Amino acid sequence: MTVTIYDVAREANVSMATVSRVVNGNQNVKPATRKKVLEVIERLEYRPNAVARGLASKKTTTVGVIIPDISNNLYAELARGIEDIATMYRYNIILANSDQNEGKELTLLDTMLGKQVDGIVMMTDKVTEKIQASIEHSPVPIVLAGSVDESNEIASVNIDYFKAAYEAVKVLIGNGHKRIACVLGPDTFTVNQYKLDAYKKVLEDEGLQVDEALIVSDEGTYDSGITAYEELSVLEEAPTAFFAGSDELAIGIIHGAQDTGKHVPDDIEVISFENSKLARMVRPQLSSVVLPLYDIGAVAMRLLTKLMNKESVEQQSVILPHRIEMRNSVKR
Amino acid sequence: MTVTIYDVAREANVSMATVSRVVNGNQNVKPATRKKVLEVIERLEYRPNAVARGLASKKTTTVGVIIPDISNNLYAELARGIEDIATMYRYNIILANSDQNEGKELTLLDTMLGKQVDGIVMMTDKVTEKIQASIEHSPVPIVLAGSVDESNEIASVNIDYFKAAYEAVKVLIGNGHKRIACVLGPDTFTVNQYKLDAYKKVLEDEGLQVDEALIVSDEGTYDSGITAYEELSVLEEAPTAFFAGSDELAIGIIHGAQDTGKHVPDDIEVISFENSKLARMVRPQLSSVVLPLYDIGAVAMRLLTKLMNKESVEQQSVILPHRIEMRNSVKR
DNA sequence: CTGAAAGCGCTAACAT
DNA sequence: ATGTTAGCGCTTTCAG
Repeated sequence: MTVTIYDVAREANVSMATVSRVVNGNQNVKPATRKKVLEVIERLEYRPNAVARGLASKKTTTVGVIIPDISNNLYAELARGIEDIATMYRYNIILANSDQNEGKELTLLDTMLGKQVDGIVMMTDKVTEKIQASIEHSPVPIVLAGSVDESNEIASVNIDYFKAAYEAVKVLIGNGHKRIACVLGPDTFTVNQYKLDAYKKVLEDEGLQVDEALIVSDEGTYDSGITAYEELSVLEEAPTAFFAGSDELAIGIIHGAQDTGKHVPDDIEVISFENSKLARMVRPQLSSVVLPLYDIGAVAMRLLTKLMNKESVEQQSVILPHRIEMRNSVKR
Repeated sequence: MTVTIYDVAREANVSMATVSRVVNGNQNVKPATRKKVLEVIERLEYRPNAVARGLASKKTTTVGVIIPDISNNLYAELARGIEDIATMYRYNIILANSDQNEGKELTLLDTMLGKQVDGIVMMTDKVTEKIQASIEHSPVPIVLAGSVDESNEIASVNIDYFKAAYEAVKVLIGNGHKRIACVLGPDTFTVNQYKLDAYKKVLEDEGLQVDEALIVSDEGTYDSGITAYEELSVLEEAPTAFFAGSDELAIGIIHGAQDTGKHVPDDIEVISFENSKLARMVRPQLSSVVLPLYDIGAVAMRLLTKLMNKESVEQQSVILPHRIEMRNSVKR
């Protein structure tokens, strides 16, 4: 029923090998025969079977992408970067959500390897030992995108989270704040650990007291931002500035403040970490560390293509530059 | 190097057929042999090659998903619904972005069919003739998610956009507004056409004048929402209420108003169409038609599984229920 | 309950 | 420049 390479060969009076050659752009084909074959292909609407091709060549031109949750804007942005570069290099993508669950991650790795992907880009908020072991065991290259591998054994693409957070908090300190809150997402995420470390470090470096009461680590959602503000604002010595781990958190904090009549940035200042599309969609607009998600995804995928081609790469773990976009949630 | 079914067979002293049977859960295997085989599989870390399996069985247990842009929250939500149900039925997903470009959509369909996907879920803002033809030509089932097929020939899952929009505008009319603006995304999107038609229809039905000057169709972004407000607000008879085609648009309109000192909903009222996570992340929070994106994706995928199993389906084009979530951008 | 054997549709030597 | 042939790793009759 479906037309195969044999059908084309027969109709064009050539061998299947020749058809294969023209399909694969092999130059060793006389222009005339090529033309003839191409015509038959068109006429028969022949479409090469990628599965058969994959079995024979041991390459599927598809890569796996494992991310926590595609409906989360942050990961979606990353996925888009991955996909664009994948497309550019003619790879397709098998996308799966892990919900940040180690068991699922492990299963997904296995499933994808079973599907013979040529490589994998993975995004995980915590590289556990098992994950690390699985990755190192993998028959195909795997690169981490926006995910910190503390062992530094796995190829990865990130920014310098510690430095970025350090700078962000320093902006607040520079504006004269002494009581700065640190509101982050789950402390199980390695990145949040880095942000927290940086927060503590600047405070120390600048001679400020670290007050654990000003540190909140929760879900990282909009609502938890509001809640964090509410809890922090009733402290005896309430914070006058907030370092938020994400834009949603920052917006929650701002709305929490505004809902009780406070003014941002006059009464309190907020600096965020992400700079998603949302950063401009609040009043005041967010000052935020720019997390180049798209680029991280794109560079990760690019790195993967090199690894899949067995090209030598100078740098297994690449660190992209970052900057802070100043808007109006912080005075200038 | 990689361990195959033969290796397992040899080590377990059975034929490959038997190994195949245990791997596929075929009951015709003596428990003892099954156990033996399983042990060898474990010991050798045998992982079935899905590509070979796909070639032999003509089933890949993977489905294609074509969406305009995964980094757009709306489509991402849909994709998540698709993926969850796909996972539930043990399918993997090949995800690709079309950027709403007909050429890419056509190419993607072809690529995915070449990869022998068992089915496809597609999201497109306009089902062109070529797309329709391609879909009807497809050797595997294809279902549209949140995409209107005006020919009604293709399986699809949607809500009743016309009715939903009609009701939304009616809320505004019910609040006494005579000058209601209609701000939509690209008029090339079929859905937007429906919203516009509904808008005009209610106005007529309620004896109100349709003023083309109050109708804006643009990119559908946050910025275009602001721009739309700015342009509309300087009209001689400026609108007192806005029907926005999306949450971003609605937020843009609200901020446009607030930036010039207007108060929502006292000075102007806004009703939106989407009810994304953003709807609660503005002040005032958005009243909005709830577009059940996740469900649309999930139901579309579920429908696809039935089609792939050649089960009979009562309804090729399913319409999900909708409702309006009332919050504070509209008075009550 | 188990094995033998014939493909699935294509790539990749190897010939010619 | 083109054809022949042997797999790729597995599913699936068909026997027994």
